[in-house]
Amino acid sequence: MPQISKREQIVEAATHLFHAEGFTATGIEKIRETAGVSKKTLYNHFTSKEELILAVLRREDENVRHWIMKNVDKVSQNPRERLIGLFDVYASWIESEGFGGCLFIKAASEFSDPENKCKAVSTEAKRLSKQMIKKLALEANVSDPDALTDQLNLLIQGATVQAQVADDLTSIWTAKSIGLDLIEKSLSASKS
Amino acid sequence: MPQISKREQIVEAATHLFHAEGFTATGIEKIRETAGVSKKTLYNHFTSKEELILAVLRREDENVRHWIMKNVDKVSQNPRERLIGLFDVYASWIESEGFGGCLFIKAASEFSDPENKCKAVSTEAKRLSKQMIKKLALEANVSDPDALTDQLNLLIQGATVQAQVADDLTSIWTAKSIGLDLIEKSLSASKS
DNA sequence: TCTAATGTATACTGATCGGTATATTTTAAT
DNA sequence: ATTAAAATATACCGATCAGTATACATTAGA
Repeated sequence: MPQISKREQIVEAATHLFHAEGFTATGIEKIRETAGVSKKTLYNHFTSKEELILAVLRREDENVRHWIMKNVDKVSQNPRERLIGLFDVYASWIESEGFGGCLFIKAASEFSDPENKCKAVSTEAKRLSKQMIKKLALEANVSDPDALTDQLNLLIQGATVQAQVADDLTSIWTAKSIGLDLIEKSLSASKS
Repeated sequence: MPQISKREQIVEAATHLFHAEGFTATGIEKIRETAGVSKKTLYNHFTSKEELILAVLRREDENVRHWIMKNVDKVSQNPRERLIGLFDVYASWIESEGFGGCLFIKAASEFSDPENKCKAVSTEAKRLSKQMIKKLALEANVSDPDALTDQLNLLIQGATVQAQVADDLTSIWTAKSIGLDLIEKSLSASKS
């Protein structure tokens, strides 16, 4: 048994290529070559290119959320500080060397048909990452968790797309600044 | 002289197809067919597919900014109301029937190489639309136009990507609500 | 009316696309 | 050691890719 399974090699290679060159523009042959795997092996693990894309997106979803929460855990055990710390975690993602943007924004951009499965998985990934924010908001016992979640999520998505499209890596700090105010307001209102 | 130039027909057809199916996935032949034009005519006007994409993005940039400002003009002549009205104009865009998302986010997603011209044009388009916000902020005589511009732009970009990826058309109202507070704060601070 | 530009239709290029087929070799559990 | 699964390399499929070439038709200004 190899330390890294063939399947994992393929998904890993595909993830990098999709990030760098796009989903449609990246050919199966290039993925195969990068993964160091034969074409038959690739098609043993994935019945089609779409299935591979879906596997990449699902793994990315889990990886990203796991990475975010792992780093939130590092920040603090205090619920209020964890909620605020979310912005710092996203900042360290955006400012990280290999930052290539959000793969779900990219997928939803390339596959905008609402019936498309890749689009659907990307939309679902965004729903789950928002759910993650809500969990932190609830634990912080804020006055209106749903409204605050909408707000913080909006700020984070805005900062992400700014980094990705406008080459602006500072928006996340603008987002944090606004977020701080909103969190403070929501917390002070819950003390009554 | 035809009412609509051949060139315009091509750009128009390409815009719709790029929106619906992506840049790479849309073939020249399909654009040619949709535009109702011969292949030679297409290559008389554009030396390559990339040139056509650039023409589409540049026209989209001008069209979108023109459309936004035209509608801001309709809202009011009062600088404060115009700044606030910006959110309503974006809301009517996002909520419009044929809303297909932001073409620059899509282009930057598909062409993420920083050296890519399509990516560069998309980044520039985002810079110009932000500049549009700054102009409105300056005319409203806010206390810190640069900071407020960063904030309002972040909110609008966040709402756009939420609509596009998360199928959430309500984020723009969350954005407006936050924006209202920020505008009020910035205006009251400038009265001193 | 002549001319030159611009259009059309169609066929073609070599390359690449996603996916399949075949035949051979490696791997790992019985 | 045997066997079956899973890997490899390679050739192939029809379709489509971006872009070019050729030959003919339309158009509009001098």
